[in-house]
Amino acid sequence: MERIPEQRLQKLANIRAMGIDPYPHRYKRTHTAQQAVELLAQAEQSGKTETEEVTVAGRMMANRTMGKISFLDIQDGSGKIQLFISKNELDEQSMALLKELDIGDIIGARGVVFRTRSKEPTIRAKTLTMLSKSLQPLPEKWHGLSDVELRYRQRYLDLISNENVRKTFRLRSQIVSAIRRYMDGHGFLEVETPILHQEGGGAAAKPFKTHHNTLDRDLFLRIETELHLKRLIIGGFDKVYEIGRIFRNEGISFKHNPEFTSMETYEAYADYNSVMEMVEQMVSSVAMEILGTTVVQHDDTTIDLKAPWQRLSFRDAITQYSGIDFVQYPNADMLRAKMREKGMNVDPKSNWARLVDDLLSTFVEPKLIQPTFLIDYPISLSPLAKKKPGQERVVERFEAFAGGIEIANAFTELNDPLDQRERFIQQAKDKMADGEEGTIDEDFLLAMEHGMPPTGGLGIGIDRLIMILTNNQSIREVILFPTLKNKE
RNA sequence: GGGCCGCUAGCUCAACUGGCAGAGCAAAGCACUCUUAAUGCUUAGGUUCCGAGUUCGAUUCUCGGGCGGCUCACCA
Repeated sequence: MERIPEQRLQKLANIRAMGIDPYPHRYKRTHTAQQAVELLAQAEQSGKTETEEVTVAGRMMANRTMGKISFLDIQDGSGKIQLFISKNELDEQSMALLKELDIGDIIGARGVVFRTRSKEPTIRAKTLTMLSKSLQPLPEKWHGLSDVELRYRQRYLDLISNENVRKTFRLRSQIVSAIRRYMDGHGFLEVETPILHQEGGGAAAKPFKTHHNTLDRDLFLRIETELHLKRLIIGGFDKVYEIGRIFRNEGISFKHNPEFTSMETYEAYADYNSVMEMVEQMVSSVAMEILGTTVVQHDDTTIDLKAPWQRLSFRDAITQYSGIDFVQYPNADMLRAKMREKGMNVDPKSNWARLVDDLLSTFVEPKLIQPTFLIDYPISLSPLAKKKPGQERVVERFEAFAGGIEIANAFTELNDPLDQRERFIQQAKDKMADGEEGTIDEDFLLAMEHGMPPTGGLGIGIDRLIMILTNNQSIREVILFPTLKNKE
């Protein structure tokens, strides 16, 4: 209670003393702020200067009082509208209430919509209604809230005071809806698979561990949706997708949050070429639908998401940007020596695959600003992808990059159960060499042994895609409540 | 975990080389009938993150701790 300013409590008591409930149960508004503005525009078209009476509601954001009149700004989900209050026109109770109002209070107002001398659409209020008394002051009105920690911890304040933040999250929602529409419109079935997994899962990331009390069994939060979606492909759903939360027990950075949203799609009888076309089509059509353009701002440059995107082989990209053709250095020691020669600080424990990945993330990824598909990856980086015909060490896989970050990963799915078993065994060895648990998902192998059609699969980092589409440089700017460090 | 930076009024920020801790917004009061970052006058608001040290004197310097941001490492 001590943190609540005395003056606000006093006003609350004053309002109650007037016989007014400061927290009424409901309020019938007839118009949002935006609708009220539109209503005025319609009235003006038919030669009127004001509308019939409307009722609006929102948070009071400003109070400009000059003698016998006041202008209040209220903000609702649609935007802002100004209230005009003349002491001659306001009823007695509203008049008394006005004295007890603070910026931040939620209020309702009834009156006609007209235009002030400065042409501002305005409600000429006859009555004011207290809808919720605010007991805490809002952030500074001009600079808003800029302390990054407070913005994330008290996101509601960020949303109240920063219009561009509201815009980002509104766009995020619209983009995800548009993606769903796109997938649904292309014959994909949206499904939900378990978040609680019995195994660590089919990706290399470390999982969060939890425990089921009744079963007395450890469970893991999923690090991918892949293995369950493939079971559905085996089960005969030819085109499936899932948009959902993934959890990875790893570091936090501008492009990593421990929980993030992925979309994975699987299409039977497709390969990575057709998946590539789907990705570029989907992203450019979603951008066009929601943003009205395929050209988005990125730092001080622009990115054009229009299909088709550039395709570049993984090997050529690394050779071109790093000057090292990893095929010439087929084992970890040779490659490490070459990388040291280039002045790179290389972890002596890294295996060959990790070294190659290091080359990718150091030299190539930051350069891929325009949307680009890197295609045909080394097999040792890709335990679930199918080999390219006639090649032992290359798989049919691509990753999509834009704005210097990876946004998608896809391959022609491995569907040979014996090959898959070999890859799992190798992967488990690698994990154990890193001191992690290496388990083999026998249940999944059993499913694949029943026959899985040739399939093209895809994973998209939805948060990262939103970053690109909304010109945000940090994943925390596109996640409403990002993971933060502990607070005492 | 390493490096860099930061922590001052509810919010946004000042305070020179160590010398009485300040402004704007928000709040309270007064004035004002067309403002929109309203305006003018007045008032209140502080454990300068915490603890030690140096000093006549510490927001400032030193050490330790806390919290946070960025970044590197980690991370398909």
